Amino acid sequence: MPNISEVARLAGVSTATVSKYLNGVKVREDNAKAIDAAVRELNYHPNDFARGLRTNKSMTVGVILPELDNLFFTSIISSVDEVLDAAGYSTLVCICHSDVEREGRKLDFLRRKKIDGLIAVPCSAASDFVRNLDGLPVVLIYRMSGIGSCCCVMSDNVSAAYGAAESLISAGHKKIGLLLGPDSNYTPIERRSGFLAACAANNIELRGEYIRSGPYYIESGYRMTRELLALPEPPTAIFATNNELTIGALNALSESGLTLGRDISFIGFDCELVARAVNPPLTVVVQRVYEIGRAAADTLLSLISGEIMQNKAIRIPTELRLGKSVCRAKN
Amino acid sequence: MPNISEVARLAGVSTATVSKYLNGVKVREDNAKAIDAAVRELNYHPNDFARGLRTNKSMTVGVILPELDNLFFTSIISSVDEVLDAAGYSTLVCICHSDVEREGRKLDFLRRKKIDGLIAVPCSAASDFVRNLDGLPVVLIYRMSGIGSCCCVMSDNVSAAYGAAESLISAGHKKIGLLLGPDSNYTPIERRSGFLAACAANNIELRGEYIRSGPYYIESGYRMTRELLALPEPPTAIFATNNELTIGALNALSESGLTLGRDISFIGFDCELVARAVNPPLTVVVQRVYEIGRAAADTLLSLISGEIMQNKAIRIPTELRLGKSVCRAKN
DNA sequence: GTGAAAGCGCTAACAT
DNA sequence: ATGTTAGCGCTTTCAC
Repeated sequence: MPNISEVARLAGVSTATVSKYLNGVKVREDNAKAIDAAVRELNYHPNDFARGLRTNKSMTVGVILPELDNLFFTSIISSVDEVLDAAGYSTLVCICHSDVEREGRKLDFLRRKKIDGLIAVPCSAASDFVRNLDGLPVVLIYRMSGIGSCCCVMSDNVSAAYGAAESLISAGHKKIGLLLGPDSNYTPIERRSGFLAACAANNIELRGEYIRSGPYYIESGYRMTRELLALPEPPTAIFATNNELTIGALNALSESGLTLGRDISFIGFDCELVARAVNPPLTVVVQRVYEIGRAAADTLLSLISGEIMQNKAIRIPTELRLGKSVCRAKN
Repeated sequence: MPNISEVARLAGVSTATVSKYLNGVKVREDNAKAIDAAVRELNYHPNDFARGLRTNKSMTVGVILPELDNLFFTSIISSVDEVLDAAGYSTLVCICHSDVEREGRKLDFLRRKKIDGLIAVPCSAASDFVRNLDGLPVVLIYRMSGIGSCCCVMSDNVSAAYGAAESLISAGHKKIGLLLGPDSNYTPIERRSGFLAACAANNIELRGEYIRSGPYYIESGYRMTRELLALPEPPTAIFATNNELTIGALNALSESGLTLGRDISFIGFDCELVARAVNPPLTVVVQRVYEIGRAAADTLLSLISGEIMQNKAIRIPTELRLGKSVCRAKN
């Protein structure tokens, strides 16, 4: 690999001139031409190690994600990369497999790589996560419990759940089952509260047994749905508030022999492909995943460029995509 | 950020000793202790720029993928990262949005980052891709058309399609529709040939109109399926050979009012979640995505460590996951 | 086992 | 506008 001196020699100028030219400083026309030619001839690429060692900048942004088996997370990468690439930054993606210890190691790794900023969906308590960051511009997505001074981007969970609940209520449903993620997470809390707010606004008092929480697994959605269906007075509609829970619920509903949109109403969450593939197509709450990623990237760029935007929480609205899985309540 | 000299000073040794100790060379017990203490006290992390500048190694492996909106690709990252992380390597993921020019830029980027190896699902013609690599250890996944001297890992597409076809044939189907990806790609060619081999082995002569190719889009699967169903003598079974085509086919089949596994038989590809979510559950060919990733990572590690394994093409078998979408042919 | 010192390739301060 | 040069933090001879 050629270095800057060889380019300089071939072009008949000093390394300083080459460096400046390559970094956008004006040089004499003939020198510019000579440098261009030399670069091409030698197939020269600046050494990022040397440059980074000198500048302590990397033009690189880190992304830490808990998993990759989920279109929610992967869409974030896609859109974040889109925005950052356009701004000249490259993206360094790390997956921590929902393991706090590995998350820490990945963060170390990224810091050693001198990332200029970080976008993360933390799997550790967000407050712990932020504590280890001293000064690094960061935007958090999705899980904001207990964060003081950090920019976050997330779906507007409250109104997402409110809207879904209201559409069921306006179809006459009063006995609605709610499938939530783990109680310990922030998102389920928000979705529950939006749901309950819609019920309260319509004077519907929900039995506690209709509201179920469990881990974000298909099996858990399956189990909770079976439990709901086995109640003496089962709900006439079910709202699953997450991707896996939706799939699990569908499994249980298929088994039950009930026909969606006729015998029972159902609203899912995310699962766009599944929603389109099943019969009848599902009504689902869809998160604007690409917008979330773009907003996170834009915010990070502002942060990197020195803007101060403390504690800014950006909410991205969701969309209620209508399928045919909701029908009027029978009674 | 503290540097190695500060650690050395605090520990009362030279920078050379610190460096050696941190890189696994034996030092005196008391020095080791002192260095450990100093590292902890200063919260020292080696500067990867300086280290890389010196060693010209990065302990980093690049991954280039065309997209991220597909569990096939994301599972690759997951499993590759798993293996490499265990070997002390970190993974640098790039997405090129199926854009050849961007693919080239990402490759440049990775080379400047001095990656020690590369795993890629190239979206350019693989032969062009490999040409720009001079010497960098590389493992290609998935698209191997026209590659001479490069390790590849991919599903055993021929027997995957053969098996699916045979299971339809043994259920009595003779009129089978086949949905393929674009003719220009390598994978559809393999899947077609496996399918046709099974037909030939069972003396089934298939009309050309039953075999359709189109881009990897849901809409294309939808359209091709509608075309099949509109034939004067429509097929009694359909085999979709890719994720998107499967979803599209399901859309069209739902619309048609035909019940899967009763009025028409269907086998899909990948789509594990969808397969479980629809009613009846789908019979699908499932790629062992994690094994593909692991095999690629293992192969790359061998390559990096200097083993020569020219032109090695690793085939990972697929699995036919039985659902209830296949029934005996009526006639 | 240890330390002194050179040098990886680049940028930026300074002099011209 | 251009060139000279110091030095970023590390590893690695080489001498002890």
